[in-house]
Amino acid sequence: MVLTIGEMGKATNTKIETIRYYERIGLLPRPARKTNNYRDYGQAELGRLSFIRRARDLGFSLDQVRALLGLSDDRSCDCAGIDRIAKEHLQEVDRKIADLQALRRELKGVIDSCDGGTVAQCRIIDALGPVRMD
Amino acid sequence: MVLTIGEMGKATNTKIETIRYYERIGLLPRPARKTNNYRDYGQAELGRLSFIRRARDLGFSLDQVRALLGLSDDRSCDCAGIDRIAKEHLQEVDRKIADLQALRRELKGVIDSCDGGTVAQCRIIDALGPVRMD
DNA sequence: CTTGACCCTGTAGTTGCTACAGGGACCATA
DNA sequence: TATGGTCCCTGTAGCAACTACAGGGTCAAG
Repeated sequence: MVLTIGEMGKATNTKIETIRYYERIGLLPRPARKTNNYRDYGQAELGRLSFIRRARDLGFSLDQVRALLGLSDDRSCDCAGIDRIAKEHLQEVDRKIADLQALRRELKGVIDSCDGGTVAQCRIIDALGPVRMD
Repeated sequence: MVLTIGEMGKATNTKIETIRYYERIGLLPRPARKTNNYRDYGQAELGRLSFIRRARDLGFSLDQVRALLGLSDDRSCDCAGIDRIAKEHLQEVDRKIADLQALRRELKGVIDSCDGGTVAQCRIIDALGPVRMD
């Protein structure tokens, strides 16, 4: 035995039911079974599950996660398609990084003004405010 | 009139139904109504909605968004509470930035190897792989 | 005065989990 | 060897966060 479903869950902070759900919808492969019918996972599945969970945590939908996993799974070297998908996701990733950095600045501001005991006007909403169209 | 619900939706890439949903659960205030009963929004609501949408896109739950908005709404200067919440979110934001930067590197790698036409092994999964516990 | 694009209030459906219910497997120990 | 605790199994039903649609009113343009 390498990994039980419970160990997978602990390692990736995922509920057992969620892992079975990912299997049902085809995001995780059906694992080998032990003689007692328990699921039997290896390091590859652990990596895949970790990727899914962290990508989900970053706000990607399951369909987007499927596409990202496809980049990894695809052995056909359909470079045009892969390139397009990767570039779309790269754009989105860059946007998210910028948003998070803006949010980070504002959180820092809140924390610093709290430390100083000042009644600073909180501008946290402005960090992720609407795009100005002058 | 300042903004209709449809204009709010376009400006923040949000479905009209979703805006009404946020109002129903109390994330957005009940806006003023015009004589014809149409919702009538101002810049403040637009900013708030933009914040909600972008925070959601970054993987924060509605409850977390509520807490972040609370940092902005709170005029009580309960600095201890605000400080704690802000610090928790700052930690999470930093983790997400790190994950996105790792994912970014791997996407760049995929794109570059596609450009070069090489059949590079795709390690995109490894970017968000499990935490090593040697 | 009608046609199309908006808005209104419902309610029901979808996605992505999450929580049981009901049952079997395994293992320590009394 | 029996009994308790902790795992695992397959369902199915519920919850969060939307999303779509039905049935209807508003309004500017032609």
